[in-house]
Amino acid sequence: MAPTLTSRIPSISRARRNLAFEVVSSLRSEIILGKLEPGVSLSEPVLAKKFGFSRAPIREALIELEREGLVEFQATGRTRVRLLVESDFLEIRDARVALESMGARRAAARWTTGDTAWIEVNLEAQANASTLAELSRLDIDLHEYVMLRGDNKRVLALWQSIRGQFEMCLAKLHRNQQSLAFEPRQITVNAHRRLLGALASGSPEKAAQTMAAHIENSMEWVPIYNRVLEAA
Amino acid sequence: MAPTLTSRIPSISRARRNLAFEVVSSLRSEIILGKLEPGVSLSEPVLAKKFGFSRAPIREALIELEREGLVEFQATGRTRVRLLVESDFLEIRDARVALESMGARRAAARWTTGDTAWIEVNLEAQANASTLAELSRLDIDLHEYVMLRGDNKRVLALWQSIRGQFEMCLAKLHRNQQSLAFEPRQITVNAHRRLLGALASGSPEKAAQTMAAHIENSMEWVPIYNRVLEAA
DNA sequence: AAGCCAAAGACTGTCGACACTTTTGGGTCG
DNA sequence: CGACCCAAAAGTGTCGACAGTCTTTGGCTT
Repeated sequence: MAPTLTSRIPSISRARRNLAFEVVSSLRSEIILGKLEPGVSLSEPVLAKKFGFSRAPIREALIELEREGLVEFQATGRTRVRLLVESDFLEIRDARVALESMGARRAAARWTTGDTAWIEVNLEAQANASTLAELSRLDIDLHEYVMLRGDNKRVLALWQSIRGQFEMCLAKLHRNQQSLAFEPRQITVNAHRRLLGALASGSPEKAAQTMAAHIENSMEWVPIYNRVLEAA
Repeated sequence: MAPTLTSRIPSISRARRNLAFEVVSSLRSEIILGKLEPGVSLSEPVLAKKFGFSRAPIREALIELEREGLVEFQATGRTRVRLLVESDFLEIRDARVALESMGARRAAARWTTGDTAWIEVNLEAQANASTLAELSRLDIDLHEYVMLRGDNKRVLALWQSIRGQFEMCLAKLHRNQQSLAFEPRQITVNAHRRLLGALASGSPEKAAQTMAAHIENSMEWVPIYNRVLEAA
């Protein structure tokens, strides 16, 4: 049984549970999963008809998605699904390193045996994951758990605001994964076990450095893989 | 002559130059400068009358200000100017450490003599600053310059999204600064000169660590000062 | 005089409409 | 056949309106 986290709560709707919240949730997952391909135009009237709402909540939702980096506003005002290229992956990687190192540093200072137990359950599920999608969901859950335990609402919110872009990148890679043969489960579990050791070591500095190295390692293949994609 | 930076461009309006942009700019500075006190209710109809616009651009502006942490949405849907307390300062400090360490790390890897010259001009202006407001504007300009030179749009955007909260904190402290007697100009300039040395040293790691230490030092007095304020 | 309830006022969430701008598609001309 | 131009279609930015809900005020009761 995989542990579950509190569901994602975009900051726009932390207090406002309006129709925009529903639109954001729906469009976000469609974009991440590639059902809406990069470059596709998102017109407000069309989306309004699709969801059965007026343009107002749609408009708010698009602003939130732009904030999350999943769509981009063009100079003309039109909105398109964003295309992430290699330089974007590298930017996202460094942003993650910055935020998650701090998250791990703070989490390590507050770490309990209960936290270790939570991670152990997650790693058990990772070891038994049957699909790449499931594995990466557990991976992200683990990282979010560390950020939550970091107990800094701002750092957490910043991380959540780029999380979608990272998920979009992961999902895109998974969709073309057939050609690459490697065993990600054991690699991922081993890396996370080292991370757990650092978090539970009582040394915030060690936890921060281990997290930074883990993210850099885990995203090291991205540029290589991206070049393969572009060549194809 | 103090060097100037490209003006602030909130991400909501990176492409959209609408009325909301104007409202955000105006309200942001009013909140930061304390003309709108924490806790004050911001009703859309009242603001619409004040600016002479309809509620639509006002509403977008409030969403952006919430994103920047300057206002907060309540459970009822009302919007109030946010009150920052000591725990907020500490959160902002750690968020800055995370983002600016990364910014400095990347900037150091790209540092040129032209960058050093830019900083020197800024420091000269800092040394001659006649008001605390001017000093802190130059301070923030310097930090933004490093973030710009870090050349990572995402890290920069994340930093800009919490910048307003930091400015709000600074301005509030300055307004009550009369009671504290110390010479901030020389302290600030000296600290930044050490930072410059690290940035120009060619060692990204050293730059990152120096930036982290600088931010922690420069915000060390915040909790103490805050307690003084609360006791008064 | 203090407390409580009801009515009035105010605010949010949402909607449809309109003007202006951009895009598109067809037709014309070189 | 391709480049160009113009009209129609579509989209954004903005506005005013309305229903439902929360807040405040004013009067009434104890």
